[in-house]
Amino acid sequence: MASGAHGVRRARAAAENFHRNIMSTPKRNPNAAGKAGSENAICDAIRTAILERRLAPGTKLQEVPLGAFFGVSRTIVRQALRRLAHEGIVLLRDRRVAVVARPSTQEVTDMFAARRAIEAAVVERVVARITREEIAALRRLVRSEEVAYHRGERAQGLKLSLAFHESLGRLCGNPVLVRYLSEMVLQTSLAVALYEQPDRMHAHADHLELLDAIAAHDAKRAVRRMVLHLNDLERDLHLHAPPTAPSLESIFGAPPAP
Amino acid sequence: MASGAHGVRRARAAAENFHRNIMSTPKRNPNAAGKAGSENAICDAIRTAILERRLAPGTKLQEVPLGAFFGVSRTIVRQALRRLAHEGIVLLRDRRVAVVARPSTQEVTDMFAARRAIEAAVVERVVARITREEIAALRRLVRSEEVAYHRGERAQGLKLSLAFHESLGRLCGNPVLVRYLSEMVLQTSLAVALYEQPDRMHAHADHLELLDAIAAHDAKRAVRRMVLHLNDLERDLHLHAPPTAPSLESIFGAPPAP
DNA sequence: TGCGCCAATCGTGTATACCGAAATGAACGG
DNA sequence: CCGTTCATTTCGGTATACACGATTGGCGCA
Repeated sequence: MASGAHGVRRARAAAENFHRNIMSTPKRNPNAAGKAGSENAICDAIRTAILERRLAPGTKLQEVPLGAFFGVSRTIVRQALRRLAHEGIVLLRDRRVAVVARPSTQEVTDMFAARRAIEAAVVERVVARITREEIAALRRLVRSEEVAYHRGERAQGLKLSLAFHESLGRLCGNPVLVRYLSEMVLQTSLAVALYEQPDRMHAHADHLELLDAIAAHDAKRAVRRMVLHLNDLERDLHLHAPPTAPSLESIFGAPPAP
Repeated sequence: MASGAHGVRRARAAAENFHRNIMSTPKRNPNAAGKAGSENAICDAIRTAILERRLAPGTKLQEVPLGAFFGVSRTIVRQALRRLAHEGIVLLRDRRVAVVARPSTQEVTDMFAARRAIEAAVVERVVARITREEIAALRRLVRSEEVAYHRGERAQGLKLSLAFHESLGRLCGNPVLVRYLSEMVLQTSLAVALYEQPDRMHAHADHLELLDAIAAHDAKRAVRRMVLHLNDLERDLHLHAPPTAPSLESIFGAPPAP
């Protein structure tokens, strides 16, 4: 009995831990959702936590603590983790704890190649069907992205940058492409989290040029801009050799003098 | 007790049913796999059953009978069904039995559009990296496809046709594109099952022309061939108005005179 | 006879129990 | 003092139990 109570207490503690990592910024009280759709809630929470860089690649995602935090059993958590694994942002090793995916340089390269293909198709369709109002909305989006970057709000800027790509996806009018694009954007942000250079924030400039090409209904140029933009993104990562190391000092900074 | 035994007997009967539908042609004795990887076994079985047209769109996929057949519990079946649902070939309605997906005409249209984008990218990369031996292998594949069609073995021809596209995917060397392409090929075959015209089998001709363009390392022409090929495939479906009806007479033929 | 209501049944959603593997920590030996 | 090994404990894999909604068949009423 004592051991059982102890187990519960530990689960609670781990739950608090997740509280800091996952559910801080969005709305509170996750278990208010109760039962229905709690799997979606977990998926969304983890996805946005990854997007907003609160969940780093390699972070362990244990079923019991997650379940304790969200007020559901392991069953639901397990389903959520499997879904995320299929989306490529969670790694499910056999008999071992699930972790946030840590894509290899090869996978990142392949990812970007696929993204170029998809986004080129998306842009092409967007150019053909976009309206003035939608162009204006996109321009506003890029503008606020620029503002965020100039204010030094890197996280917000990154978020808006991803929102730009997602918006383009939605404007192409093809749900299939949207789904694939969303998955790839998420995985790309994992790659950025793993391999990014310290300061690099000229995405909004690329976005503006791309948007100009779209506004001019110049499909060729828009596609070229998009491909170049993604090339830049990929080139600005340092895809060298952090293959397995969790980069311990990247977490705690330089080790203290002994 | 009697009711329990009865339930078991019914499950067995349903399992026999699935036996006919799913596991007839490939290797026998599915539960010989025992435990490990049985989820993959179920997924593969359902996937190939769909590819080979033994599982029609709309077919009910009940957890208990499937589990009884494969010798696992509902848990595993459930995981498999969820995976297949994510791949878009199984429809999971809330609180209701899962069924083989039955894509709407709109979904099929979007699907083909996405496939054109992906396969165009695939072909482009294949042209850049394919070797003579690989070209020869593809040629052999198309040849046997042609043979199958001329012999009237429609199922075999269709299978080889899909194998052709899958092979192209693998030759492009990008696992991400391969995964997406595989999913789309599967979904496309669902669309074909739903909307195909009685006799239409000139795919191998398209494939030969495409292969010629690839062998000539003419990327532009190869991509154009591929897009045209997919356009033909899509145009040859009758995407008219079988939106919800299970097309009762398409199963039993014309209704008998009363 | 036809239509709608009710009950028995079926099938899924979720939680939990049990098992075995993996990680952890301690004790032992070099 | 460090490395190895064994026991404990944790944690994921699977099966099962329980509950609720959906479906279906029968029954009664019009």
